[in-house]
Amino acid sequence: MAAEPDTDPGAAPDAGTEADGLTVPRPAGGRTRRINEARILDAAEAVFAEAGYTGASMQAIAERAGLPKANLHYYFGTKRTLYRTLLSRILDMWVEAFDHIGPERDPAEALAAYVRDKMAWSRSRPLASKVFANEIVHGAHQIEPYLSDKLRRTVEEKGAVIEGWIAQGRMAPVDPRHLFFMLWAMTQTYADFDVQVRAVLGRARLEDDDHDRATREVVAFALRGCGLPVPGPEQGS
Amino acid sequence: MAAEPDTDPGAAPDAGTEADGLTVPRPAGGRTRRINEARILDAAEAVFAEAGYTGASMQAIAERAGLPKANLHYYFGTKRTLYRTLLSRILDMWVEAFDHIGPERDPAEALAAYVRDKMAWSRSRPLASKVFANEIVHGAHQIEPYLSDKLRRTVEEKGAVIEGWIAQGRMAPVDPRHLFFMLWAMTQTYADFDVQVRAVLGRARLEDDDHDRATREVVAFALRGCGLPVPGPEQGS
DNA sequence: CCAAAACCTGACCGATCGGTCAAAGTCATT
DNA sequence: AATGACTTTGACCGATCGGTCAGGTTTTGG
Repeated sequence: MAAEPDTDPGAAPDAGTEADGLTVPRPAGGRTRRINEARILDAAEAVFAEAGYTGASMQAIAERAGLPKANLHYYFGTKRTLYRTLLSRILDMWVEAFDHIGPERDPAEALAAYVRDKMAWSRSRPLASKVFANEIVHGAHQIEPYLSDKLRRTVEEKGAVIEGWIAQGRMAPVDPRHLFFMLWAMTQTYADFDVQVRAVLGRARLEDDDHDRATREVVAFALRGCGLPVPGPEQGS
Repeated sequence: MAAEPDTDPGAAPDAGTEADGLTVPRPAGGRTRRINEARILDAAEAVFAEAGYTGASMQAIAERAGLPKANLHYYFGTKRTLYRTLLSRILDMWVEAFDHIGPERDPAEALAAYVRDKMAWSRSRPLASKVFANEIVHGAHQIEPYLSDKLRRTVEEKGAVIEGWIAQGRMAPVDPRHLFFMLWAMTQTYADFDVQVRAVLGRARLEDDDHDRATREVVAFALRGCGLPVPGPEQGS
């Protein structure tokens, strides 16, 4: 159940960078292929989020995608390849939010934008967040190289920006790496642990109002936690 | 895969409260039973944490416990019952930390003690935390009644204490429920997402020093987030 | 010391899993 | 209309899953 040669049948060894250990070589593919792969990946995201890797069956994914099971194997070869392709798609979204952190920006504005972005992502793509969470909780066997290489470097780079702000006395001295751990945890919990959130709040579903409220609470808490001023709800500059 | 009659063979319907929908009726049992059940539960905690509910096989749990598979079924009947018993044991630990929150205490001291307690739990029982996380991420089907009843009430009760502190002007106005969501997320991430933490920090293992550092960061961040003073590292009253 | 209760376990069962494959169907290009 | 690449799919396979059970061994209480 761990490391395997990964012969990768079905999918032809054609294009695709193998830079990190994640991205899977993919044949060029025509129009039909692109459409069906997208349908399968969407279905896989839902089923993997609900049941985890081993709990998700190719049969269940196929039914959700409205295709016969053998069709999934035609496009992705193995369950593992399908899963890794999905993870790759999710990771691309995951790192986008980092763009808000730059040395030229105001710390409060940048961090607030980062938190709002991550909260919006938890709201719009909770299934993707759950797949990601599940992968890491169970050891991140598929994305560990990515975490140790790309993510580590990105956090170092963005962490240097934050340390710059601290050196300039513009925010409280917080270890940037632990700051990111906490921001990730606080924002993603509204996607990954949504059942718990809804149970405690007594809501069958979270409406937009509930989520806006949650976002305001997290932004305010995080800014104060960084020793930054919290902008009032309705008073300008 | 959802609701079933749950005939519960093997285990005799004897004692055990059915107050919430979780605790499983258990026969009185002798000395041997208590010892073996504990061994099985420990093994189950590790295997469920590593592989999730469906990914964990009774065979794997049995091997880890050093017992034949049929023995597990003798004591717990079904995989589901074993899992629910384990969850019940974990939930008991999960709520203990709430004891720190009381109206007679100082807000900063109480919240710091709460965070330290949860961080210590993440350190000492990461496997239990992962089982809990996995259960909630995948819909909390086994413990939803607990979340909506006992946990909801506890959060309301402890939230009232915090609202009291706010009304007295002793801390910033934070929605207590969201405060708990954030505290749970920040502290549990060091157990549930430990792979990510270690990858970003570049540590193969987290030593006590690393965890102490993390605890200080989280405590300071949380106190500031609540508008509370952060005690200096080594200067008394 | 002895019966009854508790405990133990190898062998087995039906169901479901991921994956394979050959044969048929579809499509654009010439 | 013919060709070749791409796509579709039902049927099938070995492995593993959770769970059962008969019959043995060990422990316990009087």
